[in-house]
Amino acid sequence: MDTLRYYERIGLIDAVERTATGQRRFTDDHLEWLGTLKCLRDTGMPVEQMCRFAHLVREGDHTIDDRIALLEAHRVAVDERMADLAAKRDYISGKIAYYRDVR
Amino acid sequence: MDTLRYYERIGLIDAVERTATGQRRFTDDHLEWLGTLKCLRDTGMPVEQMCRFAHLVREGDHTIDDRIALLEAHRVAVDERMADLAAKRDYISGKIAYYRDVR
DNA sequence: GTTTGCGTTGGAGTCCACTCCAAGTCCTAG
DNA sequence: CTAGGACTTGGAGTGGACTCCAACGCAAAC
Repeated sequence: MDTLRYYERIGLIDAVERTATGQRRFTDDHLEWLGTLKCLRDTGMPVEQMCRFAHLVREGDHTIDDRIALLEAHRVAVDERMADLAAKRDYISGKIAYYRDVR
Repeated sequence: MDTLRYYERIGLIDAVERTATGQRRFTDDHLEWLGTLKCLRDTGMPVEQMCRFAHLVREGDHTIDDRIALLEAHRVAVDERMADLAAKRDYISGKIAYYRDVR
C-alpha cells in the first residue's frame, strides 16, 4: 500500500478513483497497469525509466513507437542480465564442485 | 577502489599488504577472491551474507560443508531469479508484440 | 624535475526505493 | 453497537551499498 501511494505520488499511477470518504478504489485497468509496473520493476527497470514509460502511455497512441523502443531496450537489458546470471551461476556451481572435491 | 576500501573496512577482504609507503598491493589470491566476491555480489547476494561466507573461509577447512550449504542456497536463489526473469521477459515480449499489432 | 594523476585517510554524503509514523477516519465481523 | 483492523494524510526515516570529500603523499611519463 505504501508503495502504491509512493507510485501515485511520483506519477507512476494516475490519481486513483476514490470513494465518497476518500478511500482508493482500484479498477481492473489499474490492476493490469500495476501488473505491468511490477513486471518492469522486478526485471530491474529503474523507477525513473518506468516514469518515462508511464508518461508515454499517458501521452496517447502516437507514442507507441517510443514505447516499443523502450520495452525492446529493456528486454535486451533483461537478456543480458540473464546471460550474466547464467555464467555466474556456472561459476558458483564450479565452486561448489571444488568444495565437494576437497571435502 | 572506493568499493574495495569499503569491502576491506567491513571485513570482506583481509587487510591487504602494503608497500613501504602504504599503498595496497593486491596479490593474485586477492584478485581471485575479489572475482568470487564480484560473482556473488553480481548475482544478488547481500553484502551481509558475503561477510558470513568470508568469515567461513577465514575459519578454515572445517567450514567447507557450511560453505557448500551457503553456495547451494545461493545457487537456488539465482535459479529462481533466472526463472522469474525469463517469465517476465516473456510478458514484456508479449507487450511488445501487442504494441506492434496495434501500431 | 615537474606535471599529471593515482593512491592514502576517516568520515560524511548520496542514491534509490521504499517504508514508517502519528493521528485520525472508516469499514466490517460478530 | 462495538471492537479491531484497514484506510487516510504529509512528511520524515530507513536500509543497503556504495561514493565522495579534502588534503595530502607518492609514482610514472615526458
